[in-house]
Amino acid sequence: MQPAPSKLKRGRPRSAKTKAAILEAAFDLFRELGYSELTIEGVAARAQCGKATIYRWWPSKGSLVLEAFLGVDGAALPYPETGSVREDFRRQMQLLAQLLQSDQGKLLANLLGSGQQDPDLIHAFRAKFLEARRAEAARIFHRGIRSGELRPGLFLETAFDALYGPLFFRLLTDRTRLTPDYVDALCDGIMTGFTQH
Amino acid sequence: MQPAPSKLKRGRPRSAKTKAAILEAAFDLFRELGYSELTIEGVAARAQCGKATIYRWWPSKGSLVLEAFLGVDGAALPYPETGSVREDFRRQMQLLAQLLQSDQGKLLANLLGSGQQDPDLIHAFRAKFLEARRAEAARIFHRGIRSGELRPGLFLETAFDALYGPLFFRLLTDRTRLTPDYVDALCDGIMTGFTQH
Amino acid sequence: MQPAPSKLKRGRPRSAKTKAAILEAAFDLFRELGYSELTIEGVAARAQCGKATIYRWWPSKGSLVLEAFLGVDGAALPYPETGSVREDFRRQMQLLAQLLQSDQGKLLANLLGSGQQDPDLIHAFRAKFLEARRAEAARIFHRGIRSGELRPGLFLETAFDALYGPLFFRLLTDRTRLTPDYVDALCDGIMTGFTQH
Amino acid sequence: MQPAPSKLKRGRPRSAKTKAAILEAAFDLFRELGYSELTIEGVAARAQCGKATIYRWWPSKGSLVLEAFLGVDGAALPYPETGSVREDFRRQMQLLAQLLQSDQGKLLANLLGSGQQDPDLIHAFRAKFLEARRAEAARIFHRGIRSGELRPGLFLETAFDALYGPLFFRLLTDRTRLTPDYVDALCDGIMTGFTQH
DNA sequence: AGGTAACCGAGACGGTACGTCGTGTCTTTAT
DNA sequence: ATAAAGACACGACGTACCGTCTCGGTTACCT
Repeated sequence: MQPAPSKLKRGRPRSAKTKAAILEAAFDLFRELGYSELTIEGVAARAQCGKATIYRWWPSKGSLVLEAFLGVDGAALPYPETGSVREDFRRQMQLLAQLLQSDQGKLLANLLGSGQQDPDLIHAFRAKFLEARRAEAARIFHRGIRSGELRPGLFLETAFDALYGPLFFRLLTDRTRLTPDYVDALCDGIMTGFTQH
Repeated sequence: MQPAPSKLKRGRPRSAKTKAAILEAAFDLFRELGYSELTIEGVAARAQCGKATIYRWWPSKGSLVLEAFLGVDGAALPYPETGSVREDFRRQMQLLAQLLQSDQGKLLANLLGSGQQDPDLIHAFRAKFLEARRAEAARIFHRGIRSGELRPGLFLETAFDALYGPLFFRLLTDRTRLTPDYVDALCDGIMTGFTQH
Repeated sequence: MQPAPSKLKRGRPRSAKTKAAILEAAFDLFRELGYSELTIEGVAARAQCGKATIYRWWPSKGSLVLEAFLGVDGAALPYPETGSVREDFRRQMQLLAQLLQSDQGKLLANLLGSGQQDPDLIHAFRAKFLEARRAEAARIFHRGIRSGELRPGLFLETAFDALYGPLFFRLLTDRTRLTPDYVDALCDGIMTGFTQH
Repeated sequence: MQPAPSKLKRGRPRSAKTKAAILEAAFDLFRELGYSELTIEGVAARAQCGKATIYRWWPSKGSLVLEAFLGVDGAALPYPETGSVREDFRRQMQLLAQLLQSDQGKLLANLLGSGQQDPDLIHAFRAKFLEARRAEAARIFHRGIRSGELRPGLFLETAFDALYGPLFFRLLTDRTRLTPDYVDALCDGIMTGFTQH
């Protein structure tokens, strides 16, 4: 009772070496030129492969660049555990702000911006990058609610956006002013609220 | 006592009709095609003008589209005054969310995204669009602080970002889910804060 | 009493079915598209075979198409025998003109034209097609000389060209005007000569 | 009562320098590589112009190459006048045979061959090259008929083909054997006719 | 009134990249 | 060994825009 092989593999198999060369070339060119200046032609030239090979495996420039980017930088930022959830978030936001101010931040901004013209790209960005961050944050939120440090009525979704939204907003509008002081003030403000009580 | 003309104007003056035709064509094509699919060639064809005329007056595609966009949509959203600053913000955020979900929101997202490749564009966006919003909000914040409704130690800058950031973040990553409920939850969360007190 | 194999044949023998499928596909595509639009890729697809199989057995596109063409159309035009050599040639030229005006004529023109870029092809065309015609004609010429109908000093080579040359010239430059009247006038003119005597 | 200018010339006029550079590059590459190996890409590169400039002015590779070829080699072969029309033709055919055996003959064969795939090309070849030859020959034929040297019932069209056809036939099938002896024998045979009289 | 300077439309120009197609070769599994 | 399948590097295709550059022609100011 063996299951029939789900797919008959015929023909020459895909070259792993070529795939790697393409992704590396795409990543390098993205870093050097930015998304809009990167061309398939250029990637093919640097990877020493034919253009058709790229078009065969990636439907769009966006999907190629995203895969190249996440393949290298998909690693999560590790949430620290200090005992205080408030402090955990503060530290996490500082780490994130640091990332966003680095060259990788510029790439992220580029990617997110380019996604506005490319539904595939923004969808992939959400699925592969943001969902991972959201899941990490959700664990901490739950811990904070269980420990009584956070309000029980808190909506995870809005809370996540309240933390990440301002950072990405700055990333896109004023990248240079994502300072540690700003991040501290932001966390404080959001945790405490704006109103008197 | 007329002021002397600051600059000697010789030659044929710029054609106001042509300028208007170009801006209108740019706006229409931006709406129809999005930023990246819009071409100078296309604008010139629709405006029935030469390409050189466009290049003479606008240094880049971004500056042209931004001028076309703000010339039509630069109008501010009027902050309501209900007595309660908290309520004022809630209503204002709802108005903004409504705007961002409309076609104009898509254009704004497009513009903000394109700015990631074009420093001129993002700078102009900040100066001409965001600063106006920031100034509007600042007035309300000050009113709330004076009235005692808001905490006196609040940083205007971070407070503004805490409100606008999540909305723009959503705009760029998940435009369809900018619902009124979401906005209410967001305002509540930010005004009250996340921690127990 | 099997004859001993003249050569040790190891491995899978060449598939006759595949060979036939390739030649048929080549002939059909040649007829449908002409020589230059015919591609090895297309032949392989229609014959349901791998491209390498074609490259293995035919050195060039020309050799493949010629084999496909002559395999189907190699049959000779039968010279009639009316008693008058002059009449024999007239009828023969009419038959040839009829052939050249048909679809096969187009293929011949195509083949002859393509040969200008492909020495192998033109050589094969001469050897497999023209030589057969030349031999047929030579028999009639000899008969005409023996019977006294033709001049004895006649050069076979030039005589053949004088008859076939104009027809092929027309084929290549003005295929539609290869009418029976033209052929009659041509034969008359050549047989009689242009000068007064 | 001046006639209105037939066409209003607007926009930048066509660059004569570029046109010349393209035709020269095309001619050189045609000579170096032959018709089928010549590419528009290559012509553009050698002429230091954009591909679009070529496509703007020539509808096909064939029309470009023909113009390049005839622009250089369109010059007629001067029919000599010896008093004897028969001798005139003999000399003319010798000149033509000489031309066809040269490099230019190869180009002509190439052009005529390529025309079998390209109706535009063959049409242009007929109109620009053959018609000129036909007109030249017609003058001599008429002279010969008037002088009584040629038969009065002679059809110009078939007579022309009877002379040129064999030469072009040889050109395409056996270029190397277009010897002076062959040409003499051909002229003799055609002038005298094949039959006894 | 005439000169002159900047404007304007049209559109040709040298380029770059697009996405597709076909080349001839190579690598796999299957016969 | 031969075959089908199909991936591969390569190169040309014909198109679309880029930003620049002539052209002929049009205002409006300044002698």
